Amino acid sequence: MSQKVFVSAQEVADRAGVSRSAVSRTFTPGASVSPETRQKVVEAAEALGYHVNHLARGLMRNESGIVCLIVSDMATPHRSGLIKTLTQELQHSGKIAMLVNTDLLDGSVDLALRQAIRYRADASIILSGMPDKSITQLCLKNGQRLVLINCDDEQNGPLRINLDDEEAAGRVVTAFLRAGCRRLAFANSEAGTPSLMARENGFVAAARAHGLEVVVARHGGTNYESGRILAQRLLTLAERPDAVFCATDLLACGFIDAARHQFFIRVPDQLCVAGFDDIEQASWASYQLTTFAQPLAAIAREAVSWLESSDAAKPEGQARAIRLHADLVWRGSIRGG
Amino acid sequence: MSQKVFVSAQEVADRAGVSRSAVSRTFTPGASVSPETRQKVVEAAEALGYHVNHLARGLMRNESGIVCLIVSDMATPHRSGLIKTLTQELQHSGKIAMLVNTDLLDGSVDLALRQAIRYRADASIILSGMPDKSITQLCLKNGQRLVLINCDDEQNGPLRINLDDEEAAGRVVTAFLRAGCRRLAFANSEAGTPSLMARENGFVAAARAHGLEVVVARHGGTNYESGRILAQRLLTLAERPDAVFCATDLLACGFIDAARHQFFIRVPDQLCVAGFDDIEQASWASYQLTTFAQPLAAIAREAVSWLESSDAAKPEGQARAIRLHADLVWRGSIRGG
DNA sequence: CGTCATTTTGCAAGCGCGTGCAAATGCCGC
DNA sequence: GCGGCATTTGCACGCGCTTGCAAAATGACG
Repeated sequence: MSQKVFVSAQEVADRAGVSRSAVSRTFTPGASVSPETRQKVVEAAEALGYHVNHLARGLMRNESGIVCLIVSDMATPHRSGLIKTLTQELQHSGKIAMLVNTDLLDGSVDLALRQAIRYRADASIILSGMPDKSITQLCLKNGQRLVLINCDDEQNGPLRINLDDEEAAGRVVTAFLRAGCRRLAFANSEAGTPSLMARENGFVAAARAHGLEVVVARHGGTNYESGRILAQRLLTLAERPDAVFCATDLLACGFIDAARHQFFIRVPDQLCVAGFDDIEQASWASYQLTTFAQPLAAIAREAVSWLESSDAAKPEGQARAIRLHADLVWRGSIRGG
Repeated sequence: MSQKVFVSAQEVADRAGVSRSAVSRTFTPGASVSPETRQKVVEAAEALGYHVNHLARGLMRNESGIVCLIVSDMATPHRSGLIKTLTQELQHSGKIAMLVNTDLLDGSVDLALRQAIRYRADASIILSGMPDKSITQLCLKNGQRLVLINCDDEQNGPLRINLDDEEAAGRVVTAFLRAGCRRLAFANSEAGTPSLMARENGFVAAARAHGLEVVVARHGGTNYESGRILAQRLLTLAERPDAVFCATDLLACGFIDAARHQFFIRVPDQLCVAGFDDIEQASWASYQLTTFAQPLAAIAREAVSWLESSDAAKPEGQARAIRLHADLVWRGSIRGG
């Protein structure tokens, strides 16, 4: 490493003929600096190519401006969309996103949170997986904010953002019944995360309220391939379902493709399908999937604004749980509508 | 902010009955510490919940361990796949990824690079957009490594990773000819990035070498919707193409969907299609797209290993340009094969 | 037991920055 | 011109860490 790469505030001060504090104050919003001093400093900084060292600033302020995004399956359409929206929102409020991938091994969420602590991230946002309770406690004890998106847990402290999954599931039942469907099925992954289970349970309960039993099938991860396999399982049943609610759009795409290309079943004529997430592919001509839109923008806004607010005061115990509404996007995979 | 949240090395030292240096050395690989001292320190650190402050460490070492990923359209299948692979590879070598989104406004790549400098990132990896030359110079002057992926530029200093786009385009021509196609078309976005243009130019040149002219159409961004529009333009031509090479899988998906659902053209019977990237959707039953696989793993490995190597010695002028091979993945969108 | 080479340890300086405090400056009315 | 006040400036300390250097501890050997 070369040693004299970065320009320090001292050098700027020397060039501008002021003290180093003046330089520091110039780049600190709300600090007391006369206009002429500021001008001199800004000019010198520009000339020298000076950039405030956020590492050092973070050290002093005890506030790094870093927010850690902890996520698995980040190449998935829904996840990447959420990441995108979050980073935008974070940048918008002057923070920066650190990305930690937890696909590698299990228990790596914990490892990731440790990493976040090392870099003194102001907060961690967990998009997936359920962190161990002990670890979240460690985070909170270290002054980190914690946001859990779609991975509800009863623990206290972090902000939890979830959707009204059960209610959405109820609307699907209504839509299916209106389309004249009677043999309902639910296609789920084996992941068993709270939001997926909420959709399943909500669907089963709502159907039962109308006197219908639901065939539930679960398989593998939340991806396209699982959707295909679930279709093979459900569409070969003696009593073939005429409507299926897939826990996820990705599952739905796989399901539809298998139904169409393997069993030559027409959607929605012979089979109604609903999904969840409203990923981009749901709108593609080959799928035209009726699904629920994840309110990405709202999620990001809630998360970031909570971080901003709790920056000022830190009401330790005042944990919040936010429940957002998922809009139903009508396309062509359910008759009627 | 509460003031006493983090455990410092001093506290660990006190508890372990050693000096602060001993603590520091314990967590510095390769430092001289006796086994028993190390043990005492580790125990005390564990008990107190101590984590090395990477901000402070970065300040001293002049090396933060942060690598900045600068990317637009990050929710796109190909981009998100690359991000995923890169973060994994970075974590694997003890570094951490910082994510900067450049979708917001133009010239925001420059803004992003400034952000990277502020956090004293050891390096920046640019996945999209062409940074201004002055800004890349600023980065290099500030001791940052720079990696440009698929956005070749003649500038010196950074590592440039690209694919053999022209050669790949040549193979498409061969495949199309073997399938008996004669009226070739190329569907491109208006983005005009070097890699897209290389595919276009390579395709046109290779066709010409076989005595064929190519109809080239360009529209909008590199996405599904543009693919549909390009299909509407190319498939209504008097001399309708019987083979089209789409610069990107996303374009190809849109193209195929329009061809199939709007013009009732069968792929590959009446129209051969090739794409580029091998995004997950290319393998879906509705597309079965023959395409070129981006060697994501190789790209990530090259980038990260270069960062590691140039960590040690910094041969300023020794810029490297790497050209990787894109494997052709045969599926069903070209006859024969 | 003394001498010297080797390892381990502590001291202290310094990385680049923010900020409390006191000194300096400017301004106003008398 | 001068006291009183508000604003600006500089000094110096500390944030948590690494590391060169010298002192202390350890071990080997005659």
